[in-house]
Amino acid sequence: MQKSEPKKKPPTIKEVAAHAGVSIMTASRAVNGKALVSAKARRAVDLAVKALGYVPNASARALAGSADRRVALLHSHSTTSAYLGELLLGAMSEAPQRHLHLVVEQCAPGAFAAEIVEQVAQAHVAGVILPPPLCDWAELVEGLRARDIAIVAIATDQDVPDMLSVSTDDRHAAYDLTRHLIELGHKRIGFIEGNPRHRSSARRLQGYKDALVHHALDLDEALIVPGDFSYRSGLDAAERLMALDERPTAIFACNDDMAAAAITVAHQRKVNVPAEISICGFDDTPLASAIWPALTTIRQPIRDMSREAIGLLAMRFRSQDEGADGVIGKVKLDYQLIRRQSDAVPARH
Amino acid sequence: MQKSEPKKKPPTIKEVAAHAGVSIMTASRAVNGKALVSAKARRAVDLAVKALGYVPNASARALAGSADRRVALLHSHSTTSAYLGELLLGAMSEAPQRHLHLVVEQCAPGAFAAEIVEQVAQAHVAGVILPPPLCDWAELVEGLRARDIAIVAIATDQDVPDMLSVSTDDRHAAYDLTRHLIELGHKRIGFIEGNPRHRSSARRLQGYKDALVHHALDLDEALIVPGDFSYRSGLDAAERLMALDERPTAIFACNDDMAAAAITVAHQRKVNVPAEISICGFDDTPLASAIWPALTTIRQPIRDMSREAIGLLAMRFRSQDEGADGVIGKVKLDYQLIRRQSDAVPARH
DNA sequence: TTGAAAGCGCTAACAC
DNA sequence: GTGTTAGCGCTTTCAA
Repeated sequence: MQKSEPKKKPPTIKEVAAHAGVSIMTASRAVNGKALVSAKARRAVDLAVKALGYVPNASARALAGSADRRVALLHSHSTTSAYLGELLLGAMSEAPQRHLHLVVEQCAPGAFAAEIVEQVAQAHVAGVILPPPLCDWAELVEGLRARDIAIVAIATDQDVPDMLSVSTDDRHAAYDLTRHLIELGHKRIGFIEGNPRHRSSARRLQGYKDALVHHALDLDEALIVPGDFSYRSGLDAAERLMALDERPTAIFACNDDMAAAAITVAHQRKVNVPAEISICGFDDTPLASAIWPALTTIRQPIRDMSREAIGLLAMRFRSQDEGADGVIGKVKLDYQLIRRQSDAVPARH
Repeated sequence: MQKSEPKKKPPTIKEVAAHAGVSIMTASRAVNGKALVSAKARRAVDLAVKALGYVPNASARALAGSADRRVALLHSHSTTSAYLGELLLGAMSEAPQRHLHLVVEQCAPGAFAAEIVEQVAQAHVAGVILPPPLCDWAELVEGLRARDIAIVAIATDQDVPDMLSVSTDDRHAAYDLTRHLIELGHKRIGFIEGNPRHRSSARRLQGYKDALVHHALDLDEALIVPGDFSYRSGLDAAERLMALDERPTAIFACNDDMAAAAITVAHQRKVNVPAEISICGFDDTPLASAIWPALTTIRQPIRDMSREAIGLLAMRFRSQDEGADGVIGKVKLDYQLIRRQSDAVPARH
């Protein structure tokens, strides 16, 4: 309403303290939820904070307590923006609360691991979040470790000493999805593999195989065809599957893009999805719900994963500060089977 | 290599000054590229910076020169993560250089404009970046303005006083794409509209119409069908278009999702794309290159747009600080016509 | 052209 | 429990 005031600086802790009638230190302690503050003082400060709309100045806080550090979300050119966006959102929401400053670094395409390590080190980063496939790049991980930079890997099953990780159980998710199809009545289920460079690919295949075996179904190698996560590769893979003498009644593609490709192939061959063939994906990317029929798929809580990653880094730093070295942490988050319209009971023949 | 040292604090400007044999101030000035530093001193400092691997401490810098402010990237639930991811990447890369601190705020779904304004104000944000459709929400924009919060709208043509904006020329891009089809030989071009709440939708339609008129082609209203940017709506719209007595030889969908839907419909009807019908999209989302045939579409430089947005905010703040009020800025970025496999010369009949 | 001094807002140490 | 004293690393005065 009143536009006269040229600047209204945000309130400082000093003003909060004055407003609450306590010393600056008490205000600081109260704001940070530390112990050793009387209930009365705490209440007064809380009130003052509300009244003034006080928000701590992150820079000052960072500068004063040496507790703050920079952490980087490192990504390669191959990380899709949707995936990256989710990671960013999660990390950005968590970082300030953990007193961490988040920066984003992109690996130059074709760069050597050593160069990337150098770049990260130059940026005075204390920890990095490594989404796939970076987290499976041994030289990079090793280089970072040598520099004493904390690492948290997203969605890997690698067990590197000191490396933190956040993941979902890919194998188990694939197992569940396969079991879902088996319970629907499918007996011949095609599998389209992902890029062999991503270890998740192998884990998903393992889950698929386990489910088949546990349900006493044949494990026909002809039903397992290669792919590389791209739509294009899915097209070829689906063609191979559909051309089989005994066509599968369901296809489990290692990601949504390839599942979408399989649906396209089915359309072209006038095979109705899901009435004549069920097709499932993995990842629940926007594509999964964009196409028709919408894909039954597995959702991974990407945003939560990066949130957790920040949490792990914060914990690691805290334990380092306290001298307790080498606390390891691996957290597994729950996935979700999202059932949409691309799967059904197999047609009788 | 040597893991013995528990902590190696980054060098400070003090050390740089000492190394260069100058005072702290001279070092500071040199590092910041200010005038009034002798060439000799500057060289010495540069050397010291290189030698020590000095990187300015952002927190200290922000704290000292009160020049830093918080800016928020506001997004609604309807912003897709891919779009948001691109926006974030651009903004995050530019913000530190402009001495701005970026935060992300999500509008609670169904919240009133006043509530959102309140939320933003509480966060002591000096400026906001408003992607569509938020930038076209009059009450929100008005509320923010009343609070004296700088606004930069992404991809809008609204001309609100004081509001900064970064956009591409939607109308012109649509014109170009339509012209492209016309030059290929198409005379009956269907158009699938976008969500009427997004003003870009109307701008694209205008470009389509203009191109038709300028090339002396009939403007058949039956060829313009409604949609809302969703794949689902694209399915319906494409059905209507394909069911027309005189079927169009090309379809221009207002975004990629709907274009993908049109391709699916064409497949179902056994109409070959692009041999029998050309289908173009808009936005160049990942979907555009994920499907087959890959879409000919328009790419907007989203990452650059948010980078520019940050730049505009920084400029606005600077001019405010200098007392020069009301500097307006609207930047237009270039779009790109991405030609892939979904368009071709029309079949003769 | 350069430098010394004085903080920016906050929190670790210590006292009380 | 609370308050006091020092800084964190940097940039803004202002004086030399």
